[in-house]
Amino acid sequence: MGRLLTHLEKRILGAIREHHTDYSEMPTIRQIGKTVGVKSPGTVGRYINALIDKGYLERQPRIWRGLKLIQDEDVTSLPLMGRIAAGLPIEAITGENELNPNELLGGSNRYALQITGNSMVEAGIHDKDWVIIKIQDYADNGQIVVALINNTEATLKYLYYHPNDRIELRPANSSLQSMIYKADQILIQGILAAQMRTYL
Amino acid sequence: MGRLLTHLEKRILGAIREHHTDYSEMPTIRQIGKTVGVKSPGTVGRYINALIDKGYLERQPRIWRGLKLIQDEDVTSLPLMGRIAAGLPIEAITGENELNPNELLGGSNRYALQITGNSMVEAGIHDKDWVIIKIQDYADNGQIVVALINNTEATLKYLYYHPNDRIELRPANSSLQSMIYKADQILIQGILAAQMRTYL
DNA sequence: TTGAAATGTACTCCTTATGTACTCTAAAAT
DNA sequence: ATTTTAGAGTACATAAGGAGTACATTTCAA
Repeated sequence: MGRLLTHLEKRILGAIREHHTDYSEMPTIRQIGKTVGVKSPGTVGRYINALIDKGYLERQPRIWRGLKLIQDEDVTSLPLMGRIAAGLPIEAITGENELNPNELLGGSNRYALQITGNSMVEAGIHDKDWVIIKIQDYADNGQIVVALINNTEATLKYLYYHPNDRIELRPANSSLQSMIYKADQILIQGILAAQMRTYL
Repeated sequence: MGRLLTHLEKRILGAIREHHTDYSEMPTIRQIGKTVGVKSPGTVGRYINALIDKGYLERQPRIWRGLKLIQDEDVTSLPLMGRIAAGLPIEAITGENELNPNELLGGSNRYALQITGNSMVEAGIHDKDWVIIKIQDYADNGQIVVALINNTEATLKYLYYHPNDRIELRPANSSLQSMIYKADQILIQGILAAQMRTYL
């Protein structure tokens, strides 16, 4: 399982899954071809075979709509129930129905840090929270970045560019003050991609 | 691993990682060349070979988009770099060196909700944040719960027990007031297990 | 029950995209 | 002077994407 799929294989598998959830029955080969834009049933059949070989599908020979989805138990996704508000009922979310933390958090050029201190508390980033940092050496004005100061200190702050090659690192805590540096004192190590906190 | 990379090798590796996180598939050699500004596929291929030699990549011969980034075979876990604070260097974490979002967020009988409104903002739970709810019908004093009021309205609040079968649902927003209910008006649907927010 | 339409499946033939190995040039570093 | 890095360009085998046809079976309505 988990073998890699080509573009069309992914699209075909997606079309099958979508059809299955929408109509609670499997699509025919020609229906699949129509939704992915392939006119020849033979071509679709070839991709079905590839997906069967790779373990994503099973076939019930000769039965119409006889495909069976092998579901890789995706422990990594959570059912998405809806939105919740103060004093309002849960509103169902249409369209998506799953939240995949890995899509939001994961990626190969990312790493995690644990926050200590309260300098970003007014941005909702608290002591002991986790932050996911995307590695890159540039940032836009106003983004939250991991900045290395004078090659010695690393810190998580809002970044603002000022005239004359000045860079401001601004905390999100009204009891702390911004620091202004020369551009060559600051090295951007990454930008804030996500934040998370656990309670249990 | 860890051997020195040249400037272009770094850029190519970065481009591959970025493409992988953005599109959740590997780029083709010509796509890589386009993003780093190298016109010849052969040249890109030579750098790919160098990166493979130095242990940053693996190849599945002849397969399109068949490159593999090594060191993240477990896509679900993030490298854990350390702790970060205001004005202090990153402190290395000893012992653990990986953060697995699934262990923290996943698990059975959990689901996700998206927050609307600011009633819990002082607990660091902002509008549009995601929360992970663990399904259970009881809670301890002071926990944050999803409560169903009069079988009609669901809300996320601090829960406090009071004498005479009274239950307080307290927001984390000083401009809002607690509400007091009789115990039989409140049904606990779950407790807050985790919170997360994305920035990109 | 029966017959037409729909379907799965196996073929063949074709085009395009891609990985990869080459050669060649030139500037920079050692 | 030699090696390393950076780059262009070409060539070729093949993986991937696609069309079309044929035909035995399965469905399903008349």
